[in-house]
Amino acid sequence: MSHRDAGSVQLRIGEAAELTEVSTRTLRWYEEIGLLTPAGHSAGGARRYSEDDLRRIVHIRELQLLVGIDLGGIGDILHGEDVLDDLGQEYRAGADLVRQREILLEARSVNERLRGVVAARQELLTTMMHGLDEQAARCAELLAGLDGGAV
Amino acid sequence: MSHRDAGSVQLRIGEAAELTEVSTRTLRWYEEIGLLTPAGHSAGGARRYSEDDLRRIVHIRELQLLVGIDLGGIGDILHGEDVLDDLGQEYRAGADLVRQREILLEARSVNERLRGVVAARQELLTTMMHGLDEQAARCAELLAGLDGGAV
DNA sequence: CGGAAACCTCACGTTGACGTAAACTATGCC
DNA sequence: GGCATAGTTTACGTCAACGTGAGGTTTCCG
Repeated sequence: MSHRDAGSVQLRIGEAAELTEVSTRTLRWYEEIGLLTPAGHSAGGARRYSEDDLRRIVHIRELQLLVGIDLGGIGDILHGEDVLDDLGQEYRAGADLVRQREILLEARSVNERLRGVVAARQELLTTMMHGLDEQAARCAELLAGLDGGAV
Repeated sequence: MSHRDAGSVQLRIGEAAELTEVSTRTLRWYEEIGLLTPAGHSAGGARRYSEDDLRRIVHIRELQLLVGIDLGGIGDILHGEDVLDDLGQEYRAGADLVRQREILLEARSVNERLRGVVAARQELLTTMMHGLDEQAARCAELLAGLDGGAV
């Protein structure tokens, strides 16, 4: 009983929502489309979120808002990551090796696709930043001309 | 007659759409919300797009898909850039200096805001890429274990 | 100088990602 | 054990950013 935060923090949906700065509706929506299943439930059926869940929520938001992937694509990515994590766990348990290899290859291809997307984003952001630098320079130049040159 | 591509290419909306890989509906939509007014019109009223227009379309798409700004925010940014370009043109014509300064300051603030957004995106993409690197490393390690260690 | 292909303007439909209201139930503290 | 607070499902509403006809005009090529 050490590989998963089994008996650790069990947050209610409102707490999880506040900590991750999303709405409760959004958390239920993520669950509805299969992105995030809360770690557990109370006796009465209320959702209970773990710290892992919180990290996953933040991760989802990053992919969505920063990388600009839609929730469907995020589902694919998370699935690849889940597979990788599970393999890490099952590794010592020596499951079907052929299957393990198969899954690892798929996870690697998902990883490579995502790296490609992120790399492209980085590149374009860099060129865009250069453009902004030039614009700022022109702006400063014109301002200096107004202040100094024509008093 | 040298500062603007006045008599240059005059593309029809379908051509502009194909070259920039957006739909004609999207181009009309950008016009409707004030993001992009085509350089001219035919006698019968059909839109004619210039090369500058094409560049602007690509720019809009970059801001939208890569930086993740909504079309309203893109309007603000483009306005700032337009103002800066216009000032560059009118600079020698010596317009109202006070007004020029006012406009320049606003353009600079828009520029700074955008730089902040882009910088934040860059930073988070970098950390995300690090995570992907680690994941890829783990993946490669496990694969090596499968291939080499257990034959 | 036809006529097909591309364009025009409405105007309603769609999709993703939630917001919001209703009607009911569970939780947790005094 | 009551009761305010927070949770539950169900279902309709919303907003941006277009998609998709309908019905009519323009362009352009043979």
